[in-house]
Amino acid sequence: MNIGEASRASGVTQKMIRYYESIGLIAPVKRSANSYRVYTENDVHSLAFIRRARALGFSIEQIQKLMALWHDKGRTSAEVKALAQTHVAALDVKIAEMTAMRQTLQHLVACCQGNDRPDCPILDDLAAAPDGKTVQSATA
Amino acid sequence: MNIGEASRASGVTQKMIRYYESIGLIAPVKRSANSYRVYTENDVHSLAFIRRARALGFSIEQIQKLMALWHDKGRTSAEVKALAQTHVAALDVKIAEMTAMRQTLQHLVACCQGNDRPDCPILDDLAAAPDGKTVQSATA
DNA sequence: ATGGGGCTTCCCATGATGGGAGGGTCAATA
DNA sequence: TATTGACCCTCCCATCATGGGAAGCCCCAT
Repeated sequence: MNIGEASRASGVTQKMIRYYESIGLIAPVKRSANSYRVYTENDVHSLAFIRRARALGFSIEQIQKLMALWHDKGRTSAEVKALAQTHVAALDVKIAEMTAMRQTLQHLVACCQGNDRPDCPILDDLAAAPDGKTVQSATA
Repeated sequence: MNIGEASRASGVTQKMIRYYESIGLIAPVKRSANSYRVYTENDVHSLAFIRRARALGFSIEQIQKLMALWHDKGRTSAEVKALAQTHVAALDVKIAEMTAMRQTLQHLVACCQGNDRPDCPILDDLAAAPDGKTVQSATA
């Protein structure tokens, strides 16, 4: 099948398919006489694998490792699990960062009257003297 | 003061200070005879404002608006609050996305034996038949 | 005058993705 | 058969905020 059909079947855009090929995430597929890329069901399967891994937030680099493990019959599930756990930990860090931001900001929002007057604790905090602690706590 | 001192005083890297100037987030500062940038306490204050806003996850574009409001004596706190609330909502969306990823992945991790055998529910899920629902639920 | 540190500009890279131009190909239809 | 519309190709550029580094000027202290 051509790239359009492979895209529809896998849920990966044509742009992405070509990109994945260019960076070596997937091997270059065969070309027909007109130089069109030709995909097999197997290729579509791999693309869908990538799409699902991306949906879980894995980076391309991690997906490269996941696919290697996937194709490695001699793999151990411990290897896969370790990779996944690393990613869970990274997600935890990011979630914690964003949650801290959200909390700090939400607190400021709650303190803000939101009326026609210019007084605003949000701006006050952002413009705070160097010793202010509110925002720093969100970053630390 | 020169850019190095301004950087130390504001907590914004020299690279970033020049970048902020280049994109118009801050106005170009005066130059000394040797074409060195010269900063005032006021400039440092603005840079620290930007740093704090970035630490709360505001985009450059949003910070541009925040600074305009900051300098606008005729602003209403309602405007600032609205901007902040928009950002809180965006954070909520991202946190929810990542939390969903984390949960799906953590579930798979918990199902994985993590031993010397190759059987792995994590890979099984990623390679799932097109009707599989696990990952889709993390994206939806 | 020499060395080291600070400043300048300019270019490139990141990660994953989208947009678009410019051009070739194919299949169906008028 | 000629045209049209859908498909495909490659190549370049843009995003967003940031870092790295090169090449070169400037200043101060030794």
